[in-house]
Amino acid sequence: MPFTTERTSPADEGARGRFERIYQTLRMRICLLDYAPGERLREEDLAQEFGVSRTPIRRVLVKLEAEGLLRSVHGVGTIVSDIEVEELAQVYELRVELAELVGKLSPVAVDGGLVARFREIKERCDQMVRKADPREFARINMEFFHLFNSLTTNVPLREISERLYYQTTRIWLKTASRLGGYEQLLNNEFVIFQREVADIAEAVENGDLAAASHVRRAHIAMSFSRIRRAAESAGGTLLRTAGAGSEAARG
Amino acid sequence: MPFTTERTSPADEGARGRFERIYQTLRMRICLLDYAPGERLREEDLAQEFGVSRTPIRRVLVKLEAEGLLRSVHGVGTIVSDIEVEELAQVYELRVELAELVGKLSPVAVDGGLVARFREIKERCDQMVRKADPREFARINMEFFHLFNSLTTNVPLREISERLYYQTTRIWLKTASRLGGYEQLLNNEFVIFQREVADIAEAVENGDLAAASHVRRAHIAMSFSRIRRAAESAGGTLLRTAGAGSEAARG
DNA sequence: CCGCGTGATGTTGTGCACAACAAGAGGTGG
DNA sequence: CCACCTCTTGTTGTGCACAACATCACGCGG
Repeated sequence: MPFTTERTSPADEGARGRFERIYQTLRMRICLLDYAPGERLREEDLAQEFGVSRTPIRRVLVKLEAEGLLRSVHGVGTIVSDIEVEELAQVYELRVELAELVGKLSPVAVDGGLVARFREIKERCDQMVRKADPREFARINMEFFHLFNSLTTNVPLREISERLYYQTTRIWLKTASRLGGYEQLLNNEFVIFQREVADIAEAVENGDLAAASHVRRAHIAMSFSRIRRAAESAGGTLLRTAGAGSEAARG
Repeated sequence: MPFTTERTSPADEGARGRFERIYQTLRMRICLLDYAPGERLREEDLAQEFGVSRTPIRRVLVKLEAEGLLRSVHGVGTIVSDIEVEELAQVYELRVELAELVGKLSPVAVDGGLVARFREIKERCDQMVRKADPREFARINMEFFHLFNSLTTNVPLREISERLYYQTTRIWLKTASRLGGYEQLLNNEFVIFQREVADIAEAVENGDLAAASHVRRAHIAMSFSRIRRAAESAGGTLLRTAGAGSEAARG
């Protein structure tokens, strides 16, 4: 995790550090479906959990809202954003292009450390496939994304790719998990991701970042194709409704 | 009437409308150099001007900070972001690619209304050249950007292009205005922009959005080339220091 | 004359109480 | 029995006082 590099001890963190910590934590929770799309967050609860008042919490929520992950409505609550399949298609359409740009715009010089990091994540990916834990899968997927993103030195491109990643990955995870009852689709995603990591790692070892970005581009496009197909086969309501299933199961 | 779809009438605007109004106002001021890069803003002054307390102002500032236009430092102030020429190069590098994507990703269907809007802005552009008012130039440039951006229906692409535009256009304007003492560079930008609008308007009339985006791409790239050249000829300090220009021109 | 600690001053960050607002429960008249 | 109105409840938005922090001027000692 490139984010949790807490050089400052938990005790003497200033206002800036506290803000960053809460922000990263909430974003991770949204991305890992700890907060499901459509779920309502209460500022008071968050304030109590992090040991602060509502004021700094609101700061974080405003930023997350600016990134499209939340939506605050006066008198109602703060709601985790859901996303329609048409809108998701647009985001993926753009992500595909940005992935290719990572290999074209200001690519980094490949050194031993970079290759080692790709090999290391490939190893962990191979081990992870046996466990088949969705949460761990999501975490490695995120880590791999950041590693791939570091192949360009173009800061705006990195920031925008990251923002779009966080907008979409939770929807992808939700779709895969929802159909995980068969455990076939999710396992399928595991294997495909394993291949993607292996291919890109090899391309990076060869110093061919353009090839790496093309592989990445293709996988992102195919990933959304699978999502769309799964959504359509589920009757199209998959990506819209959030938690009506468990409510109906109450008895 | 549970609906709150009020047209944001000036009198009874709700909390949401007030937030949006202040946000747009401040962003426009930053973009039009009413607040110069490096300038320090005081929350108390803004609160007094808009007739509210510091709290809603801070909401707006947090959002503007998330977009990279501001930077708040505890105990110091909120400072309008400046940008180094290397960083500016990265943003332009990305803007160039995104401009081309506007013509490729989900292009809109060209109808009479769209053509009319391009013609109308071309007319106003031709009239504006005679006056040579930098502020009016910046405003039409912004308007034309939004019009060009509306050529795609891809919402994330529009949002990101807009964000990058607001990050860079003020620096471009600053560079052109700073060298406006000769009044040649600024006038040059006027004429070039006029040609760009004419070319793109014609491409749109022909329904060839790909051509329009290629023209746009070329002009964005050339625009940055001119900025870089101007910055280098000014000794490289142009884009970094705020008020040293007049001192350097002395003697 | 210079380096340095120390307090004054101004700014953003935080906590808390209250206002504005939306949604649902419950009563009431038809 | 139903439609509608009102009140209650819970949430986000706002205002204000104070704390945390950075900067700079001033004075002191060397």
